[in-house]
Amino acid sequence: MPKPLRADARRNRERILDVAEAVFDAKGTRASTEDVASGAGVGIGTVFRHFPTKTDLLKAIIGRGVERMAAQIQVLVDEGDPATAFFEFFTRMVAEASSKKTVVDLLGEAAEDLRADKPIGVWRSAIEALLAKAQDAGAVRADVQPPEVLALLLGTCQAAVSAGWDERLRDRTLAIVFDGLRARGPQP
Amino acid sequence: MPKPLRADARRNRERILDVAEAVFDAKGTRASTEDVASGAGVGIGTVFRHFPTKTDLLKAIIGRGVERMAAQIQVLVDEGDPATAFFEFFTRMVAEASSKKTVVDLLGEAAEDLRADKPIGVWRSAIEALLAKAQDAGAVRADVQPPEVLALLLGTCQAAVSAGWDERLRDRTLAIVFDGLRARGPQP
Amino acid sequence: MPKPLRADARRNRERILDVAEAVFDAKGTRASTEDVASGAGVGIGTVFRHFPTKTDLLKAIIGRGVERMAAQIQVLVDEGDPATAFFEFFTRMVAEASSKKTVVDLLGEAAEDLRADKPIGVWRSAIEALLAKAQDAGAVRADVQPPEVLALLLGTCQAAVSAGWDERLRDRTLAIVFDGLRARGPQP
Amino acid sequence: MPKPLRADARRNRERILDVAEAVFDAKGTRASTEDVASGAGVGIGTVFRHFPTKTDLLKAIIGRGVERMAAQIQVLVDEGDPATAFFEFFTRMVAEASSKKTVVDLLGEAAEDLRADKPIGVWRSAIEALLAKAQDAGAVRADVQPPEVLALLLGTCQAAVSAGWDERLRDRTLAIVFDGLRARGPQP
DNA sequence: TATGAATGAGTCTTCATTCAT
DNA sequence: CATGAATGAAGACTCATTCAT
Repeated sequence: MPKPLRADARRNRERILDVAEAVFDAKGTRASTEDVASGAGVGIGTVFRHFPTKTDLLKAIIGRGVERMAAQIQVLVDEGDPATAFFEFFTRMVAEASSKKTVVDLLGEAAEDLRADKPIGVWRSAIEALLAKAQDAGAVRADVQPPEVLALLLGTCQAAVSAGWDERLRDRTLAIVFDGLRARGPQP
Repeated sequence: MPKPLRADARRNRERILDVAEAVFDAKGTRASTEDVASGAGVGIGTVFRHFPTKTDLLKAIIGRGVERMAAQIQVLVDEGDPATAFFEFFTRMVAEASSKKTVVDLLGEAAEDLRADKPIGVWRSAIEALLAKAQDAGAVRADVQPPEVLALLLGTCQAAVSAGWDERLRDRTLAIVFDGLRARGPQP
Repeated sequence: MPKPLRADARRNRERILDVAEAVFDAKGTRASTEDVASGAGVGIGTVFRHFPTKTDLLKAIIGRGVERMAAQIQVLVDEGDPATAFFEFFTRMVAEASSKKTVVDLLGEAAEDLRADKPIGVWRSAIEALLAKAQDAGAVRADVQPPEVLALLLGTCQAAVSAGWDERLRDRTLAIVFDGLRARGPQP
Repeated sequence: MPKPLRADARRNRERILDVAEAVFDAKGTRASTEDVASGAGVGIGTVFRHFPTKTDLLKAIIGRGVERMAAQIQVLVDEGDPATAFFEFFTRMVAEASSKKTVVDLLGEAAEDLRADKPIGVWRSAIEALLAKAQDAGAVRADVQPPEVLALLLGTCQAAVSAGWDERLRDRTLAIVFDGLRARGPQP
């Protein structure tokens, strides 16, 4: 088990992570590690002590985001109204993404190793659960499968990031996707 | 008006553009200009003579793609079946994008100046025309507006690039989006 | 006079020295001080408390080796067979060196200050004694002087380290050197 | 075949090589590439254009030395007096090495890849030829084999470098080694 | 005293861009 | 016009050393 960090070190680690997330979301992952360091008010050596590689730093950021989101998802899975939880999750996800270039950047990267643990992969089972519930409740048509849901989620998140959507546009776009997903009578 | 280039110069320009497109699509925009030059069999100086900046080169690539696509769109606008042309265009677009990292990369970039002339902007009017026709034909519901169509287009293109879709997944995903867009009887 | 260390401190000092010697012999003096610290199971601060400078650490290692060897030499001087003690010493020295990159590294260093107290200097008198005895016994010819003996010793040690000699090669090489040193009838 | 460099580039390449050799011989291979660049009056980028890696630069230096020496060896092999050519070569080698830390450094390095093409390996056949001739001429005893000759050569070179021999000491040391190598009547 | 987190100068390396040939 | 050598500003990463805990 990783030995617990000293209090000051953990504080620094968090600060670095916070700043790094902000910096990368704002400038993209090409932002320099020095930017992160100075933004966090620490020497560059400190950043590299905590994250021996820029990739490690990125992974840590992703990891945090994943966990943050995973917690929310779990609540929705456990307590949400089956008919709406899925859509709420989807919406929240896209809203979250709107301000994060990191997401798009990471997906465009050559950094295959980063993609190894695709965040979405981690959520897969939770998302599948949400989807199943929604389908059972008749809120999503039955023939929709997880892969296309993930694809749509990814696509809308990325679009949200790169287009800098305003809220109204986001809602109208999601409305269309949601209509497509919703169960329906026979197509005319 | 730009002075007409000597024949060999124009040939060079085209070759550079071809190679650059291939290189950037394959390796992302971080690929070096030298890679492009050597791939094109010219000196790096030649690349910079034609495109004084890497950004200029990127812009030119985008521009070519835009024009290429615009021509196809126009054909669809002029001759296509109103009810299907719009969907065909959308599908073709996403299929095209699948192999191009350039697209995602450019959208993840800090290069705001590159975004200035968003390719999609150029197509806007053509797309609007396709959309309007489809709506007139009752193939797309009337309350859908161009911005969300562009958003969906962008999103699915990006997702296609970064997820490396296979054809089946692409079709299933688009099917959902198209269903969302399609005109329909009153929602229950 | 240096104040006597606390028992635990002295233990630490020894452990650090042991580990440092092993580490530097294995990886060369470029190995990091942190490597030494973690290998010794102490914090890096502890290493620097005992040896304020990496150079100090290196000096201490050399010093220990010198003393270790000096003791052996003294035994040979006092009790060895005059005719063979010298050769035995020489052989043992080279055998010892075989596994130690530290030796070669230190000699290649820019660290002039390290060279100040050349270990060999410390042994000089003992070596001179061994040599003199061997010469008196007629086992080494009379016109050989200490400096060239030291030079040969250094050279064979270094070669042994960098070439990774096997035992047979070492013996054959030393045989030649020893023949060169041995007393002989008039040269033809 | 590597396309011939432009005149100015070749000049630069040579200058860089000269300076690098001087710098590394003086300060050891730990000297920075920037030192080399500024010493050569070029930008650091120029050094890396010619030698994409510090290791490449080192290899090139070694290579030059090897060739330089190889030429001399060949002359000795072809035209030298069999009885003395071998000893002359040995002496010259050691004299050459005296001022070069690079040699010792490279041998003490962790840079296994550098060792791959050990210069001495390249000379092996020439040295074997010299040795064989000397043995045929009765100047070196018959049971001496190439490996120990190379070992002695390496050792004396390294010792010469790190000890900063004066000429007298070098000669006395070599005299002993040569005596050891020389053919002789039966040992008393 | 021991610890290990923080520091930051220094190293190698890449690449867009300029300019002499 | 074409060429490719030169440039130097970054950027990622290392490590001896200091200092707060």
